Amino acid sequence: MSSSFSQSVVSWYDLHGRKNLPWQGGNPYHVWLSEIMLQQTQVVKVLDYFQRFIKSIPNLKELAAADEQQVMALWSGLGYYNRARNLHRTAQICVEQHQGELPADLTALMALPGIGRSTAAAILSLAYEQAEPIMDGNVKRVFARHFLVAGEPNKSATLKRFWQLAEQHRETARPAAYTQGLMDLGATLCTKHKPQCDRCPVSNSCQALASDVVAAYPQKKKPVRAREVELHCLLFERGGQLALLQRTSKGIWASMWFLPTFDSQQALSEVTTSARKIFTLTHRLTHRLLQIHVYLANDWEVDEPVDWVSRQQLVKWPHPKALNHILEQHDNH
DNA sequence: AAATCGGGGCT
DNA sequence: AGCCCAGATTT
Repeated sequence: MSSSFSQSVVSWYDLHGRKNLPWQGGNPYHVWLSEIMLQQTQVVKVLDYFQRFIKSIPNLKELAAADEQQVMALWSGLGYYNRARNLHRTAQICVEQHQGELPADLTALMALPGIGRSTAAAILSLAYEQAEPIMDGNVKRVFARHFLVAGEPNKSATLKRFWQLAEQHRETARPAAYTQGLMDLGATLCTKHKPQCDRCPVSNSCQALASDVVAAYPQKKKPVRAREVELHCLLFERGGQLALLQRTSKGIWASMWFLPTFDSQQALSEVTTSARKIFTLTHRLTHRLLQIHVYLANDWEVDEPVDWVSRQQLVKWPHPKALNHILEQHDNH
């Protein structure tokens, strides 16, 4: 039984929702890939990456068989690189355990790496028309206002309340239209700034609007101080080619190619005697403020596998944006 | 329950 | 300079 809230959202979606996003159409592979790319990443940013990805790797079985480096390269610049590794692993698990398909089951989906409850529900509702509720930033904002949910959105108590409300307002008749409509509502009308309540299909039952406190919901999360980290990087070129090392599978820039990096200048001095600092640049990540000290050297005692890469080849070596920034800075010197 | 994982676009 | 974004995972 669907609620009147959900039915109003569906009716609004039919008139005003987004229907031309490239991952719409119910293809489970497309839905899944887009959901992973869209985790903490804006739609406009994802559009190009999505098109490039499905053009290069058009289905789940080809993804399972693809080279991890190719997958990582297609992800270069999107951030949160563990998403790409998990995507690849999940494709392989689906081939081994689920007949090459994404399972149409909440528990089975959530058991796959990189798929939590919300992404699993998005796949189930958008691709398989199952009435599973999602819970992303848009939905949290709509719910916080409409149902007057206080507390910081990502606190466990607040999250629990959001999910409870979501379960109470499932849409059984048209799950895909409801899921998409709820997100579209948050993205186009129930926006953070200047929400257009006069056009909202559920404004008559919105508790925040009734109390004229829409702007105060959802509650702001307290800002977290980014910790400062110093990195000492070696810019080592030989015959027009740059030395790159692959980073570990954990931590910042997981599995990406980057300059040889050391925790201290002393550690750097143990592999080269000629290192000379040429500049320092700051690079901001969400929870880190990186001070990247860049050095040039004539000698280098290498004890790890190095790839020598020309500037033209660099696009094929999955690397974070920070590497581009360093090279631009170097060119300007 | 809190910390950890990027990067960009907006104000 | 914050703030936020179609969150998941680890500690």
